[in-house]
Parts: sequence; structure tokens; C-alpha cells
Amino acid sequence: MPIKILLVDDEPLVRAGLRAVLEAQPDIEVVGEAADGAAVVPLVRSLRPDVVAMDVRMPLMDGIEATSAVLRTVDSPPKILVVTTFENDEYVYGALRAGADGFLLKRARPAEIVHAVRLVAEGDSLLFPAAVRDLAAAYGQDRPANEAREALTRAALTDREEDVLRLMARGLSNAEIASRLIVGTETVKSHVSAILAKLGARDRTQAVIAAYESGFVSPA
Amino acid sequence: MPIKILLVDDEPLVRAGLRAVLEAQPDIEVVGEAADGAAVVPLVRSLRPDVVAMDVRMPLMDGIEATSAVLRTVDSPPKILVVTTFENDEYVYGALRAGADGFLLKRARPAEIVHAVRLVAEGDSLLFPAAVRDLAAAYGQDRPANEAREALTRAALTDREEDVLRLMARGLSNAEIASRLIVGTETVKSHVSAILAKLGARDRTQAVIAAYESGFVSPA
DNA sequence: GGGCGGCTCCCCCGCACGGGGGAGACGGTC
DNA sequence: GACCGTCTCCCCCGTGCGGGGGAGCCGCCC
Repeated sequence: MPIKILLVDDEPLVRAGLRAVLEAQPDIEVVGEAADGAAVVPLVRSLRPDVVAMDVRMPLMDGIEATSAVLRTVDSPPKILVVTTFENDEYVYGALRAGADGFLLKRARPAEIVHAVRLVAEGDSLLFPAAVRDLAAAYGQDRPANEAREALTRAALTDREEDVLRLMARGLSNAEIASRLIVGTETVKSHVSAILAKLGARDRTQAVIAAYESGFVSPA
Repeated sequence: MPIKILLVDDEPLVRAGLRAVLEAQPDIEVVGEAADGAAVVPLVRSLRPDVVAMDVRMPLMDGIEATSAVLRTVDSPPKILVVTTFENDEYVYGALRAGADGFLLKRARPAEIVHAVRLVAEGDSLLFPAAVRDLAAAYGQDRPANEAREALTRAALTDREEDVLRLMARGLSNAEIASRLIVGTETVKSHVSAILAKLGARDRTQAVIAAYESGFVSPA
């Protein structure tokens, strides 16, 4: 029984991105999309999603209003995950106060997004992924926001793991990666396992997909 | 006495693909690889290949320069097969003017690639594979270039194979694809095998990479 | 000094994957 | 009618992959 999720964002591109990331997971099913908070309540009633991924800024009804509307008017409401670009975090906290169960950053890695969805679906509310903690730490240290953003969009892979992922994303087998990096195949297997775990991928194919979807590698 | 061929392409993936396709043939032997045109002349001197599969765009020395360098400086030079993605066909014709014996498309089916190698090795120069004839026909009929590009860059996959490739590119396993398409896993395996053969891919990961690189699927 | 994370390598093990065949049913085309 | 391509399903078989452990070495940091 997969996690049913409804995507609410005024930008089709963001919805498409979320859909691509989430539907790559066998245990998550995107049951619908909406372009504005105003459409959320009826959709939640008809589609009965487990989770709603809710943008904050939307033309007619913003994510805060929509969140409280859903929680106010729907029986056994879905978990609500607030999606933000972080530019306006005061909105995010507003949404959390309105009853949202967690939030995630649009620039988060696919694996983090997936993880966030699974977490709220399981009932772990008020999600603070590692990426957000890092972000907060960065602000505490008064580092420039851009740097923090960089740290977010990039996977928390070690240098060596990034090397391996790059070669995976070019279609090399473990043995070929090993000979390329002048290490043993067992070493490569260790790195690959670590990469799969960190990315939340089940196999190397999903890892390569994550590499493309996150922009870690790009088509020619 | 097999056809000896040297592969020149800056992308390891392309080299690996060509190698995989060509070495599956008993009458073709890959004698070496190079990642740039700058390395071709000395390699041709030492390896004495019958055919050079030469990429056009390369970092240091492009395929046009490398072609004329080989023909200018090597006695009884090998046949030169220009490898292209078609994006910049002016380069291809430049290479042909520089003395190349034919060209082939990276997205051609393995059988066509093999055929092209055998043809130039036998002395049939100025090869026009079926895909290129189609292209010329498309241009002659004044059809939009995009349509021609589509026909070219996409392998000749059947509808069902495209369905399967799309799901592969979302990270689904054979069993998951089977349940999604309501067919047996053996059927999916058949389609996957056909896809791998047509794309010249060794495994599903390489097929997914090809799907991204060809624009068949796109990152979010 | 001790702890810790990164890189390296090793074992066992189950299984999905992919290659090699083949075959029946259907729908077009000649 | 005969032919061919597509889609469907089946067999056998080897192996690369990935999970689960562990271990030694190094450099950094407290």
C-alpha cells in the first residue's frame, strides 16, 4: 500500500520535478496535482492522499491558508509537508503553526525529499532534515546564504563517493570503476553501498537517476 | 584476419559502447582507444588499425584536425569513420572534406554500427546509413528539422519498448515494470533485452543514461 | 592519548539481472 | 495465403550486484 501524495504548487515545473522524484519510488504514488491552495480542500476530499506537498506562495490561496483550511474542514486529514525555496522562511513557520507536519526545501536532494515524504507519512511530524539543520548552523555562523544553499543542493557524499557516482553515471561497472580509480572492486562496492544508502536509492540505476535529477551530472 | 579498429572519443561511455558493440563481432578487433584527437597520430602509427572511429567534438584536437593530421602524416592511412551525434553536422561534412571515409551516428543501432565499420573497412567510402538517408529525405521534403532530429536521436524502439524504457528511467525493477504494465516479468525481460541491444547498452543503467543523454527523458 | 570519519580491503550470501535460446498469437502487408 | 514485426510468455544459466558483517590504516580534532 503505497503512500498517496498530492502535489500543490503554482509552478508546473516544480510539480513535474516532485512527481519525477517521487514516482521513481515504488512505495510512493502521486495521486494528483493542484496549482493553487484554493483547489486543495476538494481534491483532498476526493483523492484522500496520505500526504500533501504544499507550496507556500501561491496566487489565490497561499499554503498557510490552505493548510489550516484542510485541517479545519477535512476528517482525518493528510499529513502536510510545506515546500519552500527558503527565501521566505517566515511563511514556513506560519504554515507550521497552522498545523503543517514538516517542511522541505525545493533544492533538497531527491533522496531527502523522498525521505521527508516517508517520514511524515509515518507520522514523524515537524521534520527537520539534516540539510535544514546545516542551514541553521550556517546562519548561526553568519556565513553567506549562497554557501549554505550550495551545501544543501549537494549531496553529503565524500569526495571519493562523488568520484564513484560520477563514474556510475557514465555507465561503468564496479570492476571498471575499480580499475579507473586504481582500487579493488571491494572498495568500489563499499563506496557504492554508501552512495545508495545516502541517496536512498535501491540500486545503481536509481542512484544515477538521482545524479541526473539533482543536477549532479547533466545531459550533454 | 579481423578488422582492427581504434576508438577515439572523449566520452568513456561512448568508447565503452562502441567497444561492446564491436567486440561482439568475431571479425572486428578493437586495438586501442584514445580520448582526444591529439593522441590519434602516434596511436595510428603504433597500432596500425584498419579503421579509426573518430569523434568530432573533442577537447584538445577535434575530429577534423585529427583526420587531416592522420591522412597527412601516416603512410597507407586507415579508413576514418566520423562518429557524430548529428547536433553539428557542419563538422561532419568538414571531416568528410578533410578526407574521412564515412560517418555514423552515435544513436545508430549496433547492427548499423557494425555494418558501417565493415563497409568502410572494405573500401566503400562516404557511407550513408539508413538514418542519414531518412534525414536527407526529411530535409528534402521540407519537414521541420526537429522532427528529423527526433527520428535520429531516438533509437527505433517500439511503443512498448518506449514504455518500458520510461519506467526503467524512473528506477523501477523488472518486476515493478511488469506489475505496472500488467504483464509478466519474462515479457519485461524480453523488452529490456531488446532495448539494451538497440541502444548498445550493456545494462539497464547504461540504457537509462542513454535515455537522459538523448533527451528521451529529462531531469526535473 | 583517544575518538572519529574517510578510504581501503575482505568474507558470505541471495537474488535480480541479462544472454541464449524458443514459441504462440495477433495484426498488418504483399 | 504467406510473410513479418510486435507483444506476450517460457526455459536454462552465469554473474554482477547489493546487503550484511568485519578490519586495518590514516589524519583530524578534542
